[in-house]
Amino acid sequence: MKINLTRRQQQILDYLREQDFDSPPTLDELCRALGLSSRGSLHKHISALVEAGLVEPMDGKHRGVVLREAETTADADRLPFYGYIAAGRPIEAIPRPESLEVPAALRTRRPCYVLEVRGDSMIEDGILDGDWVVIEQRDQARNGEVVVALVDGDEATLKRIEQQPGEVILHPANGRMAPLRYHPDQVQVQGVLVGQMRRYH
Amino acid sequence: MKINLTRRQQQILDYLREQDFDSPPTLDELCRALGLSSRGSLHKHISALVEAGLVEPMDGKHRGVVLREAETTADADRLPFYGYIAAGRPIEAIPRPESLEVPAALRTRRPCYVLEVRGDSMIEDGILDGDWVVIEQRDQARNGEVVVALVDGDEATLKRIEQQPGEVILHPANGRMAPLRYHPDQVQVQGVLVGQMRRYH
DNA sequence: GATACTTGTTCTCTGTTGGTTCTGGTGTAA
DNA sequence: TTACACCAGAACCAACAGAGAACAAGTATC
Repeated sequence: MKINLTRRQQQILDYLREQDFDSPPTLDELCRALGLSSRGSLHKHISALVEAGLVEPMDGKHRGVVLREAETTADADRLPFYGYIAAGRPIEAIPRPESLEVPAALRTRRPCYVLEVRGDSMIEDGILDGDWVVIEQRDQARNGEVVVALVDGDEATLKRIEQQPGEVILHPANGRMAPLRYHPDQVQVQGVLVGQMRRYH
Repeated sequence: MKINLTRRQQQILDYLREQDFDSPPTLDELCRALGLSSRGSLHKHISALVEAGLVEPMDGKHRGVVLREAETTADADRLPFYGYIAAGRPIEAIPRPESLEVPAALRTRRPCYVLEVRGDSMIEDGILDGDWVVIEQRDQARNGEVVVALVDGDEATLKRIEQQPGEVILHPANGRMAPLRYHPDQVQVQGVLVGQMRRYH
């Protein structure tokens, strides 16, 4: 996503990935396992991994617990949660993905992720503010599909797409909003809507 | 709901799970089994587990009894699917419930089930034909909640409820449909909407 | 019914563990 | 040189864990 890890950081991350902990290890345990003798040193590496969003932060919480991978690719029923989809913010800017349980029926076999909807632009398609949408990662879409589109490289939005020769039209599903017309070079498809969830409590 | 258990808490929980109690153990018994010598210490851990919803609380009730797993939420990620919710058919008539995977975030701790929506009567609330709705089984509702209501004993419908002295009003979310007014005796609440899911593929 | 015994609950006190922040040192590459 | 990755160790402090005492309410016993 961002930031390149140093050799040692990568090494520690690899160790955490391949290990199968019954309970999350403490810094001391990791030190022993990695042949270090200073918690402080290790802590700096862990902090870097937290910064990179690869390890859960343990703010003060002294949970006898240290790190847990926030990498969610493996788990079948959880998908990374990349934050909000709204005007003015590219998705890739979201720092550390959390994860969200998603039933198999709402996703596809290809890589997917979850966004939380902000705004009312798709309200007539039954997508409301606060809904979670499941997005299949894809850079091509068929006409009529609802897509996550990156406009001019810095504004991500959820709209129904219509691709015509020489222009791309993004249709909101809200009578008070007009379709947006762009040159094909301005619009980059980042994913296609495949599922949606909402909670009422 | 997540909540991180400390090591000791996890350890105690594991012990409770693997043990097969004929009668629920007392704090003293657990202390001996776990090598503690203070009920007070153990009690603090148990309280944490109760807080996390993993153990049944024993509020004051001095039943010579302590804890029992309320393993409800943990892996109950599938809910019974009772069929369609549409006019003209009471829910209890559905013969054989299948089951559907539902993420924990879309359900509650109390018994829930899933229905598939038929019709457009709640379209302005973002509930479309074909959506799955997660219903918490309940026979009472607060005004403003969306409920599964059985009218005259033979017609189940999904509507927003308004209960006034002497009458019950079921509000559709569709400008082309009018609210339905009934005598309280005619309407029986069968559940309350707590979650919703949709697939686009 | 009065008694003693259980059992859950709350409290204080004490010690340990573990995350965090320092300071300083070494080796390496630009 | 400067910059950076890496490590050691010390110190700090809050979270954690346990012991023990005391209390209240249920249960058993006579």
